[in-house]
Amino acid sequence: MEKVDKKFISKRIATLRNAKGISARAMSLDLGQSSEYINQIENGRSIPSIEGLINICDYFGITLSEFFDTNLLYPIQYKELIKELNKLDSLELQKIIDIIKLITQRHN
Amino acid sequence: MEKVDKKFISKRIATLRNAKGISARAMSLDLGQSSEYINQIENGRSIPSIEGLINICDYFGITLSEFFDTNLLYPIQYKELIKELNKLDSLELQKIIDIIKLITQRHN
DNA sequence: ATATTATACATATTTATACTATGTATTGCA
DNA sequence: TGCAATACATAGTATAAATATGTATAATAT
Repeated sequence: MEKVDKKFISKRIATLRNAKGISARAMSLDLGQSSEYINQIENGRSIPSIEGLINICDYFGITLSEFFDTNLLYPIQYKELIKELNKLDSLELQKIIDIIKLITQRHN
Repeated sequence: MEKVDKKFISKRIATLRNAKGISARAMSLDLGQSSEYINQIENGRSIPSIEGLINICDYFGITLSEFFDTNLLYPIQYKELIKELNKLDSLELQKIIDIIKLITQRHN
């Protein structure tokens, strides 16, 4: 997993903006910020605050998790399953994992 | 899309710390910060900087993407689980999902 | 050739807040 | 009783988030 640093953040935002096909000036107007600050961020001379990054992610229609997700963490089809698993406490979850391990043993 | 706000960040960190079974004081010493500041963050009176949050995520052994992923409340266990699930064929996977749904029914 | 548009960077300033320090209060526990 | 842990209030400092301005350059377009 790639380490998230200043460079990652700046490149990610520049990529998102270019993909949207919008100028830094237009983006800055939409966000109510100076275009120079957008420039500073995209060139790694400033790091936005978390609240600032939330606004930026909202602007691009992605979550913070997606912003920082370099790889695909888990297959999309497991999302509903994970939603169910969130209802379990950690002890129950561990039992589920143990059950599945019993099933998958023969697959090795 | 769930909104990530100050409250999410504070609760997430408190949950991670409690899961690790460590005091705010001990955590603050490990991170080289004041315990009062940890308290402020966990009670929503302060928001860490992105660099500060990177340190916190490193401390708990998770990525920023995992930190903000509302579907992954127990990232470590889920990673293990998904690794096992990938060994199953679709029929077996469906049976597992049915079992989990039976268990989670009473949680509603 | 020259406006215009977009990016880039330097420098300087303002403003906000991340983070610390200290004191007090409460709870649970040995 | 005393300690360990959390919680909050207040006040302060130091850092950096964010702005402002000016200059430079390259790419279009006029």
